[in-house]
Amino acid sequence: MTRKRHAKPRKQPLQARSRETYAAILEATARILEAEGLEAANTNAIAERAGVSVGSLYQYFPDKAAIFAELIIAAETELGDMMEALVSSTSGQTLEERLGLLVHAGVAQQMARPQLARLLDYLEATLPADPKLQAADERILSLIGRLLQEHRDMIARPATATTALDVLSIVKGMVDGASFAGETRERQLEARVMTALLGYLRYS
Amino acid sequence: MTRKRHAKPRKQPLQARSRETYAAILEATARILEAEGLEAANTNAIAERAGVSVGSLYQYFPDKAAIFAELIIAAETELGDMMEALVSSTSGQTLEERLGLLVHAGVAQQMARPQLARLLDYLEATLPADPKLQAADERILSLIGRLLQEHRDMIARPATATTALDVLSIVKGMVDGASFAGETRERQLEARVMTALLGYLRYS
DNA sequence: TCATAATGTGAGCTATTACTTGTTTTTACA
DNA sequence: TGTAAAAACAAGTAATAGCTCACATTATGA
Repeated sequence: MTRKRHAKPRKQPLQARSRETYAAILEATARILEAEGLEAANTNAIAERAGVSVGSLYQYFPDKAAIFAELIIAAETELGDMMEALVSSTSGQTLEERLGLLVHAGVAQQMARPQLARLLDYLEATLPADPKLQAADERILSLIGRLLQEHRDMIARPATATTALDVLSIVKGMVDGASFAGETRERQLEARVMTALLGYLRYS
Repeated sequence: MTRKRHAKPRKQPLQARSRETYAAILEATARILEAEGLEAANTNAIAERAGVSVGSLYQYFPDKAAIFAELIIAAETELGDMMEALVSSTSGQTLEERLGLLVHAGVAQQMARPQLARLLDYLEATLPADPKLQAADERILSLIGRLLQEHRDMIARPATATTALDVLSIVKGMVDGASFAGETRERQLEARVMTALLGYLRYS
């Protein structure tokens, strides 16, 4: 709760041992967040769950917010990597096929740990601005933008950043809503998301 | 942070003076939430901003979560009232016209205080289950469901609870995304939301 | 083998939190 | 005007938070 702006860069994990500690802290945080919520995710609890001491935690993260930020960056990097691979390897296919693959990847990731996904989304909006975080975010938007651009003759919307953001927002919104309501049938949800996206993009 | 489950019903505000205190506490909480975020919204700060003492705060709310819950209920009741009036008074009009009115009301409410709207959405998902809160929620969904039902021959989707939830999720998602990105042109946003909704509902 | 660097520890400090309680002030109304 | 109920007050309490620091342990490599 203390509002310090120290942002000291901490140690980088060099040896295998410390890399494990680092990863354990991130995973412990994710587990607490998804199982017990934001309030339960305090640094003492995180350290305990990770099986390390608080001191170790603060050797790799300048403050609690940095742990959250790193979690978001990791999730977005993972999604971004998958999306980039998909977009790059399917340039001959139709918009519908390619969008289907992206939606499949996105829905799967968000539904794998829905509580966590919702919380990270919320945290992203409240965390102090972090250039790395913003970059990971923009990468995803620009991949969607690239797809729209490549199929711009098939859609009734301009292939702009706004349209890309709308696409992402629709996916996130629908998955959030569905998981909150207890929906678990991923394929059906994917199909509905596809309907919404294609309906938005194709018809004016 | 203390996890008590007392849920004592507190005093009801009877006199004009206490009704003002009650309202001041709610408004102070909303202002702090939207300007400084969830962490800053502690009971001492809320009381101070409201110009009352902490003791007074706890005369009307059993705990901090109850203040948040009341804020959500108030917002959803307001939206529900507007929606109900619109749905009831436009039974002769087209789906497009009626949906446009609902979207206008919903977008306006969420864009009036976007930070607050996002936070309340998040809080709703984490607060202890409250029947009143759930009722307010279901009322909005059932109004959307009623509209879908009345125009079921105009849409390609089943007029089910799932479809109603999808509609609500698309609106919330798009407005959240847009306001997070700094979008302020409400009419344009509304138009895009309408495109997405009609695209989703009309085309399979 | 030993010195140095890397990593890990956890008691404990300080600040802050949610909430209580004993008391005082204000209001309603007989 | 007097009095009982309603409302408001705010000092205080116990718990807990984030984070530091002096020290211990483990690894590296010459």
